[in-house]
Amino acid sequence: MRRTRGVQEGTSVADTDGLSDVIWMRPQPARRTVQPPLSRDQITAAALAVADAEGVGAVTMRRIAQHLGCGTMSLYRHVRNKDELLELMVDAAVGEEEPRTGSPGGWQEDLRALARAKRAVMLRHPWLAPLMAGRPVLGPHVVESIERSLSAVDGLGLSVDEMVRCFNTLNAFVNGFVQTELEERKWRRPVSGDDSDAARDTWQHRTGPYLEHLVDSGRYPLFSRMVNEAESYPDPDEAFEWQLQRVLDGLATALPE
Amino acid sequence: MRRTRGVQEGTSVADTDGLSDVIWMRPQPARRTVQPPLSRDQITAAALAVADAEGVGAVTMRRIAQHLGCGTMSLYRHVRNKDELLELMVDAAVGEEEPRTGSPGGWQEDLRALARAKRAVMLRHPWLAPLMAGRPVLGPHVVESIERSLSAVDGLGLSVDEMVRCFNTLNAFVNGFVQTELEERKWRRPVSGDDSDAARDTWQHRTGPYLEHLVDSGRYPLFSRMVNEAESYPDPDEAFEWQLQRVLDGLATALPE
DNA sequence: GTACTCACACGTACGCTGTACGCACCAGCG
DNA sequence: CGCTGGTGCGTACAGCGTACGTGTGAGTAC
Repeated sequence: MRRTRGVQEGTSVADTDGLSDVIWMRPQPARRTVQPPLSRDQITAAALAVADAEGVGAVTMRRIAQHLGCGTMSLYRHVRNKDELLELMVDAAVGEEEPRTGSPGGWQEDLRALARAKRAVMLRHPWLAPLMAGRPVLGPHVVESIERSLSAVDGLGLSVDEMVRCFNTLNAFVNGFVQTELEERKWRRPVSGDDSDAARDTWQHRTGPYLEHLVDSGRYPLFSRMVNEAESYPDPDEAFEWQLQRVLDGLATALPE
Repeated sequence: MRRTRGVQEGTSVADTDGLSDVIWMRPQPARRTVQPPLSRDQITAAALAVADAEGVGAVTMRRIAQHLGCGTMSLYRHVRNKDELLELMVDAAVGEEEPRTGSPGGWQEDLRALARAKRAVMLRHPWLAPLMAGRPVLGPHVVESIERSLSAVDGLGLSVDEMVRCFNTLNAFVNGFVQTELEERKWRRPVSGDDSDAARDTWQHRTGPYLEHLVDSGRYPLFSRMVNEAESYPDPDEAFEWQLQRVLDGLATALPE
């Protein structure tokens, strides 16, 4: 995947014996061949691939350029700065949502499907939720997603403000839920390399004594019960569905039908 | 506030004429006087102050050390790394919550008070929500907060798992809501310096044409209505209360009484 | 064919970050 | 007095985002 964009070294004009490189004491400037021109989409795709494979911490202008086989600064022809690239990543990821709406179940089933789709994408790209937090993104895919959500509660006689509130409620819940879910997952599995040896040491074992200390202090009885009885971790899907249903129930109290 | 920790320059042994500094061509090593010893709490407080005053982006080991009047690397005696410091900041901020629970309104009023307290803290420290996202923090104050939330739904005959689910639902909503609220606030006001000139240019004016383009495309009718009719922005407090009530209603469908 | 122009790729360099390492110093103790 | 362990902190380094300027190739006008 690397160096596929055809930047090869040396051999410019009149280099018949390969000595010119040595004489000039430094590598020739890379031959400027006809590059398959860079595009914003390519860059975004590369950033997405790097983030998925090595975590969002590995998303570096240099790393992405290397992934594309181009110079670091070439990226800046197509992207204002790194922050814009991150926004593009968010929008691209949101574009992967595959909601199955329009079912005969009415607005509840539609909102449920949208929530599930959102969660699925955020779980597939664990970096998405943190990136969205505190970054107002309004890319086309995000707008499309908003439009879908709004249309799920359209035609119920609600004002736009009310529709937006419903959307915001559900949205806030899904974002918050998945964030917590990802946090929990992070200290169950260690980082991303899943060495079962290093896995143990990362959190459960490191935090174990501290947790025991908190429990033994007796000042947090309910927290302690939570820690002790949550030994066999509950199914996150089930938890999501239950909590999602509560939110939908809550919306139902303010919606007709 | 700077240089108060008493590290003064020069004047070590036998420096009667002030020339030794010049002769040695570089500043004397700072006099090692009896320092009021650094503590984790001091460091955390300094980091909090810097984050509040200049944004989380200004939270730098060097910047904090400067704020404390100590050397950068001194911090590492008390803090494993920057990430641990951020965790300490989160825990300290959560410790500022001032919930008024135990009111006669039952679990609904208690949960409402907890949610309001949480939101208040996150609004007071705009960096808190982003920092919490994707970072499992289990400091004493956080545990205390969890304990409070759990105790609000204690004694209703719920299993621990059910209690945790209720807590998680509310928590997810509050976190998600405040994050969106902060994002919106971010592109209404520009950054933090509130120059009314620069303020206009930052988002509303920069994104204006783009928004118009989206609206004019006609592909997002509901989104367009949202943009157009939300001219006079709604009261976020009111929105929070309404949405919070929906979530509480939803929980009520699964809780007795 | 030649000369000019322009878009774009990219090398270099700078200021900043987190932090590993090791030295300098001080309190307490023999 | 000498030793020792804890701690402050200066130096150094790798890596970051990115401003700036330079060089190349394609396209166009003549």
